[in-house]
Amino acid sequence: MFEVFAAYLRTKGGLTDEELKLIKGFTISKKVRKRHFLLQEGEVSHHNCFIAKGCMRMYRIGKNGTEHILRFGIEDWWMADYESYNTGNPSKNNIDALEDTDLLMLRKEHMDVLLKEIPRFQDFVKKLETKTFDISQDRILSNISDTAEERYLKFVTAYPEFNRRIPLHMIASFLGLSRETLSRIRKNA
Amino acid sequence: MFEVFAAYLRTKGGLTDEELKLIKGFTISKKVRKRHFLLQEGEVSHHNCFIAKGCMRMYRIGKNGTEHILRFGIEDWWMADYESYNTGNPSKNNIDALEDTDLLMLRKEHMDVLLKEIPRFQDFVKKLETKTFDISQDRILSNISDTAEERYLKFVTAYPEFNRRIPLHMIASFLGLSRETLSRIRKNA
DNA sequence: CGATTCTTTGAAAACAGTCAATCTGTGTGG
DNA sequence: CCACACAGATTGACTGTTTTCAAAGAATCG
Repeated sequence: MFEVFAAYLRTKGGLTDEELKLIKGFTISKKVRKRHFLLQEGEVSHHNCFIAKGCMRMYRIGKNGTEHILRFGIEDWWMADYESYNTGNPSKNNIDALEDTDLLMLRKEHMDVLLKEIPRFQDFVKKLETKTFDISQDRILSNISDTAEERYLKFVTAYPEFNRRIPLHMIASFLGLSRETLSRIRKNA
Repeated sequence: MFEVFAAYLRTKGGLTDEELKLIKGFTISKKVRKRHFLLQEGEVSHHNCFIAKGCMRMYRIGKNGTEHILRFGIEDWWMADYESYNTGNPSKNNIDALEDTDLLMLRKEHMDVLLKEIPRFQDFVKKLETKTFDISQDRILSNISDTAEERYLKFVTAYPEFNRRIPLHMIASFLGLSRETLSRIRKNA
């Protein structure tokens, strides 16, 4: 299973075989079956998880019990609760699998070592972080400035794969809409 | 003016006098008067700017000409368009001063040198970045899960100073509401 | 003081949420 | 293989919230 991760790091990050060998030494493989949890509220998010195959979501439970989805992840995406991961605080979120999922995980302590040892890896991760931040800024802008329909259309354009694989009611939750509203938007679009 | 910046870095970042001397060598002072721009759409955000005194906002112009405010900054906050700053792409946003503002700025190239040379500074900045990211995650969650009134109340609780110093119609823009709606929310709260 | 910016108010229209019922497809166990 | 349960999607009627438009009232600044 490591080979999927290696291919990704080679192609997207330009890492060498020596560097990959070093990373491999710390990498943990894990399978999470559909509807099973990778992380539950109250636990600490110790690992940064690369998704080799499958689909996950991170969500928070509101006071009336509603699920609010903060992010999705599919192949080639990373998944963790970065707030908990970086601070060591217990997570307020849950992460579970929407499909049977294969992960390659690195403990934060090991990740930190690798980042220090492999400048190329550090640069690559830094770029990912920057991009993740930009995306969240765009999402905020969309939330405060776009109509529900515009928000949905941007979502479909940016993430056609999510739209295909993820149930409507979860996309609605991600966009901050009721499923009924999203269902009607889809009909008129 | 550097002394305000130095005090901040000493207190919040634990930097030593030698380290401060190094930073001082790269620091540029700048004053931006009320209603004047620090950055305009199309320019590259080359500097990371520490606000020693005053108040600024970053906003984007929508297609119908509406201003959508992405962030505010006051004393002890940093201001830049980090998308442009990190990538070198022209900014899609504007930054202007809501009050006469004193800044201490570091060019990205110099900032990168300082981060490499001063591990304590790097750790400190890393923590700030983590926190900034967490805050934007919270804002997204609030946008997709809270009512307009809850969003406003969280804003007031988290940033009482903003609420005091910033005009209502700009807070409305930040929250994604019309000024009329926010005015009515304030009356009933 | 006059001009500009900011805030409030009312009324109508647009929008999204809720509730309840129904429909669809999928998969499981008898 | 069928019956049934279950997760997901849709629809209609109704309610509530937010926007829009228009006007006017404060506050601030030169």
